[in-house]
Formats: sequence, C-alpha cells, structure tokens
Amino acid sequence: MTHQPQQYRSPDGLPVDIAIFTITSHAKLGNYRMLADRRLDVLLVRRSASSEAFPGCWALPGGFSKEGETLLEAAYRELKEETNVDRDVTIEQIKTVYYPGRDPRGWMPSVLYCTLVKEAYLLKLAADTDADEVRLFPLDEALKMKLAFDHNELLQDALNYVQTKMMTTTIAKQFLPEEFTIRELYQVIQTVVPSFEEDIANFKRNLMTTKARQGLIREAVTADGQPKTTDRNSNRPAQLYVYTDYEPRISIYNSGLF
Amino acid sequence: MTHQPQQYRSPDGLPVDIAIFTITSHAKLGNYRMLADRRLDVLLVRRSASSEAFPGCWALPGGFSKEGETLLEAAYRELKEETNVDRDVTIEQIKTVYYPGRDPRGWMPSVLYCTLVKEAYLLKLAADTDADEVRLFPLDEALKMKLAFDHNELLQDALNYVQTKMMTTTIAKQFLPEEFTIRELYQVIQTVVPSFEEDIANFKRNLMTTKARQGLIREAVTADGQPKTTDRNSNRPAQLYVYTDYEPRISIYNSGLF
DNA sequence: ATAATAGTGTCTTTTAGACACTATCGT
DNA sequence: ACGATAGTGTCTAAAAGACACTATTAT
Repeated sequence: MTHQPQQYRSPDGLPVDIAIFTITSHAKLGNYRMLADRRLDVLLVRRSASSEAFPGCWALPGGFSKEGETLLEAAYRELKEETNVDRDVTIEQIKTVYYPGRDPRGWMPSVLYCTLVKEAYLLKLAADTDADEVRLFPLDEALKMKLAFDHNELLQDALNYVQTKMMTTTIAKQFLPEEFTIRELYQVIQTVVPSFEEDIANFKRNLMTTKARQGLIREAVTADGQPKTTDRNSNRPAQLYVYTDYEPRISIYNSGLF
Repeated sequence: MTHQPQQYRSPDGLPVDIAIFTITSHAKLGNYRMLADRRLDVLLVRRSASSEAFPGCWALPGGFSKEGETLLEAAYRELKEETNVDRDVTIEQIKTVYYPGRDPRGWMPSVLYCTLVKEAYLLKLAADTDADEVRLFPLDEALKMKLAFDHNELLQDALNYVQTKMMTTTIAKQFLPEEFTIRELYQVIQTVVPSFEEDIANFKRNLMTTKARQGLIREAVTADGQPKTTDRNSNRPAQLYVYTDYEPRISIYNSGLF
C-alpha cells in the first residue's frame, strides 16, 4: 500500500471486525418428528501461530477497509472471505472502539459490525474450511474463552445489541426462512433471548389480534390463495407465516417486559 | 483474514463529532403562571472563513481525539470546549462513518457522538461566546440548513437515535431536573417525539399503576417524609417525582405504539 | 370570579394470562 | 393407540382509553 506524505500520515482504511451469528439446529432423536433444539453460535477465526499479537488465539474475523471502499463494504467483504456468504444478509454497525493500549502494536481502533446468517447459508463452511482455523462456537462457550484483543467485550456488546434488537425490531426474520411457523418464530426469539417465555397460545393470539401488532406477520398462501402449511416440525402440518414490511416501534412480541 | 501489522504510519487519533441537544424554554405571556413552550435545539459551530473545506459553513462541533485519550474522552473534551459544560452529562456513541470522498482533503472518518444537556447548563453559553460562531439552532431549522460535510445526515442520524431512545429508555431524565412533575416529563417526551400524544391523566395512571412500569419514577419527598411539590408551572402546586434506577426493557410510557 | 394547571373517578373496551381442551398426522 | 406438535375456547384479571369532574392557587 502506498500513501502520500501528509501533515499527518494516515491509513486509507480502518480496521473492521464482524460478529457473525447463526442459529444451528440439532435434531432430537425419537420415533416421531420433533422440533429441533436450536443454539446461538458465533463464528471465530484462529490467529496464525506466527502473529505478532495474540498468536494462536481465537478472534472475531476482521481486517482493514481498503481504499475506495466504505466500512460496510469492508464488512461484507470480510463476511464473504470467511464464510463465502454473498447473499441478502443485513450487516449492522454496532460501535467503534479506540483507546490507548488496545493493541500492543500501536494505533488500532476497530469498527464493530454484526450480522445474523441463516444456518443454510453456512452449510459449505464446514466442508470448505479447516475447522481448526475458522469455526462456529456456541455463544456461551465463546464468551468464556480468552479471545484476542478486547474481543470478549466486543462479542458481549454484539450480543447485547442483538438481544435488544430481537425484542424491539423484526430482525428475527434474518434467522428464519421466508415462510415460517409461529413456533419457529417463537423458538428463534427464545434462542437469542432465553428469558423470553410465554404461553405459546397466548403468544400467537397477542401477535395476531392486538391492534399494535396487527399486520406484523400474515399467513402464507399458495398461488391459488390456499393457506400454506409445512410438516417439517411435526406430523401435523402447521400454518406458515411471512413477515410484512411493518416495523413496529416497540417491543413487538408483547406489551410488557420480556 | 485478521488484522495485518500496519506497513504505514498512522495518526494516533480519530475525528470525533458531537451532536449536542438541549431543550430550551420559552415562557408564554399572560397574567397567570403558565407552562413554558419547549423546543429541541442543537448546537452548531461556524467553520472559519479561511477553512480549506466548507469555509463559513455551520457544522457539528468536532475534532481529533488525542494521543492517550479514548474516543469518549475526546467527546467530553469537545463538549467542554464548546459549551464549558463539565458535569454529569451522558455522552453516547451513535455511529462511525467513513467512505471515499467524504472529505475533499482525504482520509476523514468520523465517530459521531451525541449528548443531551439541560438548558440550565448552557446559560453561560450565550454570554461567553460569539453567537456568530457558536450557537443553538432549533432542530427543524438546523435540518434545513446546508451544513458542512455530511453533517446533515449525521444530525438526522443523531435525531433518530435520540427519538428511539426517548421512547425506549429513561434518557428523558437527562433533560429534566432531578425532581420534576409528570407534566414536565410528558412535555420533554413530546418535544423530542412530537407524535407522542396521550391523555395526560391516562399517561400518569399508566406510568404509575401498571406492573411493568411500577417503580420507574416515584414521588419526591422532603426530609421529613412529606410529599414535595412545586409551583413553577402553575399556581396550584404539583407533585414532584424522581426517576429510580429501574430501566425497563420496552417502551416505557405506554404499551402500544407511539 | 377567573384562568390556568393539577389531579380524581368512572365506565367501556381491549389485552394479557392461565389453562383445559380438541385436532392432525405418521408410525 | 400413541407421541408429538398444532391449534381453539373460555374465563378472569389487568391495562388502556375516553372523558367528565373536582381541586388549588394568584391575581
């Protein structure tokens, strides 16, 4: 990389880190079709053994934004480099950290992003990459590890952000297929925010029939207008739903605390 | 791809901009004590006529973070430099922008912060500074001006952030005295989020008696345990309240849309 | 008495929560 | 018939919303 001498010499990019979350499914054994267990995972990469700082440590993926590239573009590039995901995923900026001593090597801010990726998009990951270099960790496990730099804090910040957004926006859709069942929606919310608990019958009614949430999701229908169902979670088919583009401005799943 | 050691020298700071909001009071004329009108204002500074970029333009205050200083410390320093406020105010980070061509002079990201300052803290501002260089603008006016750089967008982002937080957290307290009336609280919310409208009698009842919001604010009492009142807004004294440290995790003022 | 804000009371509708119950399907 | 999930119905309690009413104070 070349640069012009200036009053202060500066890089043409900024360091960008990204927390890539996914929900993995773990089928239960049994004679009947049952709901899979689900778990929140985060993708970490291992720093090379010859790294100057934190060699061999697991860390959030990241890199420098390049000349002519926005920060968000750099985040998308990182995502693609690590997971080969090059699809319609949303990436959001969480925060920027910079304080003296953050990196033993000197000046090193970091702009933290996060994204929620459907499990299906990551199927190739296991096949294509060396699991000793890039892999998904269960979130609670990752939080207990000693990550490089201040990545434990960054990961916690990202988690808090996602949990808040999960209860106040429709980001659950990023973890769900286009068409999903009420139970799947409920399960996604609970996987991200375990303290969310509600009678599922009431959950459905509150979601579908109260004024403030009317139109948040609607029933999926086939080409000829018939209700669309799936039997992927149970023998008895269940109604599918889709999100509309309505974004309520409060906690969208109940009107009290969660 | 993780961070590479840098091959180039770099600045030891980052540019920091700060949106400083306040609510100004404007007393109405009349023979009786009346509630003041309130308005949301933002502080802007004028760039010098000899600036290389955007000379003479109004802009959000900002500057570079210094060596040995965190970004947040830099934001506090900026706040003090512009307003002489050196008190218990909260400053929050909103976002970081960086994209090619943002600054005609070259590399220029910006880390945007915002803060809410009580009007009382800014009383000296008018006296101490040249109003042609630093002054408060009504927010709607500021949004219509042609500000330097991308500060129109930054200001809008800051406003959106504050509006969202106003409805989902207790930041209203940053605009209020320690002890305030229900009406003052209501007025602050409405000043920041004009679409918030509610029968004030119901507002009070919902705030004080519903389970999810129980304990959010409580009645102020004197040393001997008597209810504390004020007559600053009306001839009839009104009960004062204080915030507790309870932070509900939903829209805290009603359970529907706002 | 009046103007202004503070505060109470009551009635109706909507929403929340608990929980028992029925339905469907593959094995 | 059974296991599992899907979905319905009903009763009670809590909350929201509309709105009329009373209270307090300086002038």
